[in-house]
Amino acid sequence: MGRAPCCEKMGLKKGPWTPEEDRILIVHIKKHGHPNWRALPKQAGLLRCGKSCRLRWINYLRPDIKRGNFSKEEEETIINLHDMLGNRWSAIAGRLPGRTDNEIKNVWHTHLKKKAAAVLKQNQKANTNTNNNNNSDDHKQNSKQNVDSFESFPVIDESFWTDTSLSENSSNLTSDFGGGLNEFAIGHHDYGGGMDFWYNILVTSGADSLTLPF
DNA sequence: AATCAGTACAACCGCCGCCCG
DNA sequence: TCGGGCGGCGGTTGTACTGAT
Repeated sequence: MGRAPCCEKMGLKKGPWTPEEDRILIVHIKKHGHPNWRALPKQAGLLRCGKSCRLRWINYLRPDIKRGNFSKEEEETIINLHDMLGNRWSAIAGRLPGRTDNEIKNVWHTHLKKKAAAVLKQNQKANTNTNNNNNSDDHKQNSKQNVDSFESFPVIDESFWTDTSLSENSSNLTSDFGGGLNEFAIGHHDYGGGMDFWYNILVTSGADSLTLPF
């Protein structure tokens, strides 16, 4: 028997999300968490499949998403990690707080791939010049050291966003939208550049305040 | 000003592995 | 032990944007 389609196509919307859909999803997850993605759209009143909701939340709506260009350090990290791990985007994303696997995948395919290829070519050229015992093991070893050096990164795992953390952590934390919206931080989490988005959600929702789940 | 090519990125698709009944 | 449901993942596509001609 064939596998059931990921969602019933009948009547379910596809394509770009509207601000209103975003707002509904955010409000619902803030209130109820996401114990069951498949059931979520129905409960929230969204004409989307669960996968679409999950992707939208993970890749765009989660408040810990870091927006904006990748720094040089981040790009180097991605190149090193890709060298070590291959196309394991989620594993790479786990080492880059605030970045999603989708975002990393995109940035890799758009320009880092070329960059890495250029570096590789350069290295190969250098290697043929110096010839000898260079071996890829040395290279791997160096890469591994680079990777190991990121072990201390604060990795935000999925448990951070569980229902419990959402409901408990959000209960007494309300972000202050006064003042500059371009930079804000709570504890050690830096949300630079992301507040315009949350401000828009607040405005379009018509609410007086928006409590963020962190 | 119009057109085209390249780039960026959001979103979808289908497969895979884990978990639970 | 097995099969189905589900979430997660990587590959791919579609489209908006931007710069060059």
